[in-house]
Amino acid sequence: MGIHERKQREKERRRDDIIAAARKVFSVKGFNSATMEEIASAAELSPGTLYLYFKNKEELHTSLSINILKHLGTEIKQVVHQDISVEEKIERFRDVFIDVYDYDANILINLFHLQSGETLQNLSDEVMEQLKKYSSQAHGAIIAVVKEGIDTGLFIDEHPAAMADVIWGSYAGVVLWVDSKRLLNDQKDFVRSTLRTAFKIIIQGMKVK
Amino acid sequence: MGIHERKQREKERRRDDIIAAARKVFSVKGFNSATMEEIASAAELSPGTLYLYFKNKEELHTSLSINILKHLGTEIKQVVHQDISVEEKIERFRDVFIDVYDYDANILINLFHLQSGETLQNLSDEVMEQLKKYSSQAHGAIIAVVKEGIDTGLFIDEHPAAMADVIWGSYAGVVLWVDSKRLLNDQKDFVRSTLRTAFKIIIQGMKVK
Amino acid sequence: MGIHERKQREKERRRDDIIAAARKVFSVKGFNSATMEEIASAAELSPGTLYLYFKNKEELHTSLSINILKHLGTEIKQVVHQDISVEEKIERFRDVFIDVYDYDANILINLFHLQSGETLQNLSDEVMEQLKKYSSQAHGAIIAVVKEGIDTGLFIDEHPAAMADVIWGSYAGVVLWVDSKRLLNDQKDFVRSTLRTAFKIIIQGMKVK
Amino acid sequence: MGIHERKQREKERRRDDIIAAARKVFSVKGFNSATMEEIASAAELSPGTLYLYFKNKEELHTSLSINILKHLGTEIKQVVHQDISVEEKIERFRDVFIDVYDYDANILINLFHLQSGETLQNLSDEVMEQLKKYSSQAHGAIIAVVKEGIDTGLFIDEHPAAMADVIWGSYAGVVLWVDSKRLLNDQKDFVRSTLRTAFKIIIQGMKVK
DNA sequence: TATGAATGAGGTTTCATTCAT
DNA sequence: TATGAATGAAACCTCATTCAT
Repeated sequence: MGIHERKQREKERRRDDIIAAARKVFSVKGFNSATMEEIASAAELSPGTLYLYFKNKEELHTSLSINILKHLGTEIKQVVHQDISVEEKIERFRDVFIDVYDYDANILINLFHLQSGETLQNLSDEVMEQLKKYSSQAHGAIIAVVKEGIDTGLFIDEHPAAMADVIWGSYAGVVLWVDSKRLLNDQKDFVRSTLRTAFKIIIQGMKVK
Repeated sequence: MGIHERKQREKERRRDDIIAAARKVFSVKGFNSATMEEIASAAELSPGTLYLYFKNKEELHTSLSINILKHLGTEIKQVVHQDISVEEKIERFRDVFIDVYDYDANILINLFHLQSGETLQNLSDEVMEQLKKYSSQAHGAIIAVVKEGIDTGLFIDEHPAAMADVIWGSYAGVVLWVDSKRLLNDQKDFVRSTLRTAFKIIIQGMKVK
Repeated sequence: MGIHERKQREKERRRDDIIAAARKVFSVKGFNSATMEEIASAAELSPGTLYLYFKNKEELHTSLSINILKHLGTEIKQVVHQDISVEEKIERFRDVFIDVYDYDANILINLFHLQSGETLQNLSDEVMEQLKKYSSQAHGAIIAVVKEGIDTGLFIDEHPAAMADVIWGSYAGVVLWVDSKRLLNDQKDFVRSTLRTAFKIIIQGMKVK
Repeated sequence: MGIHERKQREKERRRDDIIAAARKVFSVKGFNSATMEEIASAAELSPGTLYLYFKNKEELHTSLSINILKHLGTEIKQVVHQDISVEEKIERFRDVFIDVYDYDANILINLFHLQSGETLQNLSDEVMEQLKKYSSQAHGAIIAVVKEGIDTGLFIDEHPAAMADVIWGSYAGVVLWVDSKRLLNDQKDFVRSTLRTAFKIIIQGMKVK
């Protein structure tokens, strides 16, 4: 490993440290209430240093989502070629969403929030590209599994992309909805069981009778 | 109509004007980027006047969501006792979500965003109560229809509240997910058709085979 | 009494009501934290009405001080021609200060505060004149008694105005100082006894040995 | 001197610069009319910088008073153990008040104003503690001298704390009173001579005949 | 590369005052 | 004379970002 490469590694590691610190702070405070100083402090760095790794607060925040999206994509893609039934694959998708939710309960809302109005037009093209790339990778993997289901005669012959949207949207929406109710009603731990119910309903609903 | 009553009306109307103006601005800019001055300007009022009707920016913003939630609750409750099949009722729910989406594409994310982390603990108790009230009204109406489905032997015998969560979460999630993709891909108008797919799948999935 | 005169009376009474309400509010909140709306509310009037009786907040506030100063002047002047010893007269002055303090613990600081920097150059000439008039009336009465003391050989032959300043300043200063300590130390009721000590010392100190 | 220490120094110096600038502005405008922007401008800093050194306007203002109180306390304590007569010590106290008055004519009213109603309950505990500490130090020193006078048979056997209050209150009150008249009558420079008269009277009044 | 003090634009909010009724 | 809704100027304060070290 050359010295240049080592430096590159070092830099990536530092970047990840910052992202990890930012995730903690954003999670507790939300995007606007979190300050760069808090994040710097959590990363044991000074505010100025953050700007050596991220163009601005927005891009730091977006990096979180991209990181998660990347992770989500990776996990989802892994499922596609596993030697299990289509039904089980969709069950895995559900578990991936639960894992992500367990990892950070607020990350899904960030994913939605990301490009909705408030969030930026100021994202650099590079970041925007990544966003699209990972997003479509994850989506593509789900579509592939749905197609497999249709091809094997298990699923009804709807537009596969739409069905994938239903899976993704339902999973994410159920997580968010149950989670938001948790905060209102002080109930907990319904997310998992409700997602399981969602899975049952959706898998059943997609099947050819 | 007495003078007092007329003034009361007048005041309510003004409040609604502000809410309407705020909705436009928040929709375009998002909560944090929208300024009270912009909202005042959109309502053709001065900034100070907003504070005669709303305690602060936060409460103005929350009022939007409550308004929608109230509307959503009203529409959803109306469905319950209509003389149509359970299946059609759930179809109506889907349409209500589409209507809300058409009315304001960003409002659903506000509903989620509302009590998630960043959004406030500073909401006055009164506002908080309203939030809970309308939220549980809407949810309750969906549960009632699900129960009807179970009782008539149409639906599988799962926990009705969980099934209602799946409906609400899926509908909202699909809307948000497809909408967020719309912004990324500049595609449009898939929301409706995807929601229809979602309906088919979910209604089918809930049915006893 | 003519109708004009009656109206005049009525107006004065209303003015006094406002002053009374203002005194309560200013006392608790201080000049800047007190709002015209609070004062109006305390006077069971609307904000706009206050401006029919007072040019602005400043002048309303100043009117309080003038009222007190007028009262103080009246009380002090009454002492001058009473058929009691000089010593007793100065004792009466002390009691007048205590009465004023009992009536409103914050009024003395207002009297000092009145024309010090922050308080206005915007006072109307009329108000300014009154201020001077009542102030010098009160001061003049004290001077007269001091002079009487000097003339009768009781007091040392210092500049009478200076001695009167010492009396006034000491009385007021002791009240303020002890009162401000009361707030820091949560002690109470030392004002009276300390003022008595002050009296003893001052009267003794002014006497010819 | 290490680099850390140098930075510490630098920081203190900056703080003092701000306090000095604030004193000028507060002196002319009073607490409420003075704006943070003016103060920043006077200190040749930007508004935001002030908040790096002081939590808010209130605490900046209080720091002035504490600074003076500290100075007052130091000066007064120095007097206690000097090898001069009790009478001269009390004369020194008078001079200290005159010095403070010369340094900033408005500072004494701030000292009174400080904890009276309007001024804050929002002071941080630390600041509050300092206030109490320096205040009681100064007061304690005066008490010590009064006790010395009583013990040596020079002064009458009154409660020493009360006599100290009379000294402090009278000195401060005379300064304030004469100063406030100065503004009304455009006379000047009577403060000193009147305080001298006050001293004569008080010292004479405290003496055993 | 890292720092962190300083910046300063800009936002929310308050409130004395006005004026149409 | 009385009202009170509306005004809008102005203040405090925050915090993303910069830049000299």
